[in-house]
Amino acid sequence: MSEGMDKRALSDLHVLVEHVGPLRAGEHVFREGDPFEVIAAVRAGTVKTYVVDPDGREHVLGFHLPGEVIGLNAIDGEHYPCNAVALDTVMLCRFSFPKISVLAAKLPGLQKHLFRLLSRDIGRAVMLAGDWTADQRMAAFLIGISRRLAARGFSPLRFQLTMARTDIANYLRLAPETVSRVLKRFQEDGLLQVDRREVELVGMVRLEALAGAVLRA
Amino acid sequence: MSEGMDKRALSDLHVLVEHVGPLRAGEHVFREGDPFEVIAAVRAGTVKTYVVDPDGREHVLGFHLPGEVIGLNAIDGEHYPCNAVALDTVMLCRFSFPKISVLAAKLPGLQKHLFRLLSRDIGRAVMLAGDWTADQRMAAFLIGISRRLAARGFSPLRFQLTMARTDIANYLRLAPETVSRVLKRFQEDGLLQVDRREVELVGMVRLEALAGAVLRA
DNA sequence: CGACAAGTTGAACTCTGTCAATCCGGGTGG
DNA sequence: CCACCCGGATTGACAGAGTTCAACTTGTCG
Repeated sequence: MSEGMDKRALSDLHVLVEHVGPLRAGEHVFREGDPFEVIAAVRAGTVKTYVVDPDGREHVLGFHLPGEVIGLNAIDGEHYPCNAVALDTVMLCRFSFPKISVLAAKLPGLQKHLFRLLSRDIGRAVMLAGDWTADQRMAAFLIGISRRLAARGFSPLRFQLTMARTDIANYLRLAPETVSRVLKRFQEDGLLQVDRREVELVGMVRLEALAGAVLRA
Repeated sequence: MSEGMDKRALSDLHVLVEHVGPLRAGEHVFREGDPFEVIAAVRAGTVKTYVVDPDGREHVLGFHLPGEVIGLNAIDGEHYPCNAVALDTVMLCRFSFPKISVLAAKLPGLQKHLFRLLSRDIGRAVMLAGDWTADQRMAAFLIGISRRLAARGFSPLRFQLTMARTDIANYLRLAPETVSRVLKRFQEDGLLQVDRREVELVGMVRLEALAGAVLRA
């Protein structure tokens, strides 16, 4: 495959991008059951994905930071398998999926990249599977966000928790009260400073030690 | 695609099957890191798959009964990602994976079947992800085995637990003591009879009610 | 018979969830 | 400008499920 072909394919890609936003907190990007047409990359803000089970309980699947892609888990179906909602002011790029997939067939690099994005989501599910303590879960959660922000050029030490405590609790499978208490204790132990939704990680070494087993699994 | 082609492909399949066994309890089918060459179908006995984490702790991934396939989760790599060991006397069929995958390209039915086998394993992981009680986990575990045995023509009501209590506990993320106590209580409550590794499910209705939420998830 | 591994039992303890009360900040409306 | 609300967050008291540790039993196999 020639260099030139890659370049032409990439310019094709550029054409089929649609910029969307800003979305306000609470607005949905897509809802469960919507026909699967596009995948979207978050450019700014945070998107929460979740499902509602038969008993009406919400289950948070994940949080998507700038630079991350949502909608990929619809890849094997005709409909989105979950809801995606903006947690704050969100900017998106939407990619027509049919066009992307045609392109992926021509561009092995893109294909590989899509698979990597998929497997990343799966890997994140591992954290929830293990029987980790509340401390380990919270530490892994914070370190995860920190690293993802760092990868996009944001400060890995000081950032906003854009999601509600109840969302964090739901995602980590803890009670909201436990989230509160763990954060408080982390602060008392000098692992971090927290004020409302603003956090500053102070004891990265100890935090990573706590999260270590979770992240390695 | 013609009928004739399917038939020829199936006869190809027959040629590349290699019967293996019997393996004794404790003998490995493959080990983590071994080059991925074959997938295997269990013909008789039980195979346990597991990994050993950096701290030396064993994690049981699953139990594979007659009629079930092992090695599929190596599909995206060059090496097996886990160990597989016989729990009792085991008979296997081994399939060369390179040959299988060539064949799968020709046979859409086979391709689809492989995907279904894969997604079944993923679905099973769901049970471990949720924060279910020990009772729910145990009930779901027993019902799961019962159904899988039934699908292969074995008795769904009376069967052997071929794995040790510690393996069950490890798999369900419980302490071995808890497994003992739950089984004892299930017996006292008339849900089952258990003697050593022999179980008889008596209260299927109530067992399924317990497992319901887990199995539906 | 004796030794060893697997399993069971009991008791204490720990973690986390639940419930209820309270706090806090941001809007709103008077 | 201030009093009032309201939802999210925090805090405390408590209970329950499950783990841990240690002792004990049982079965198996040499």
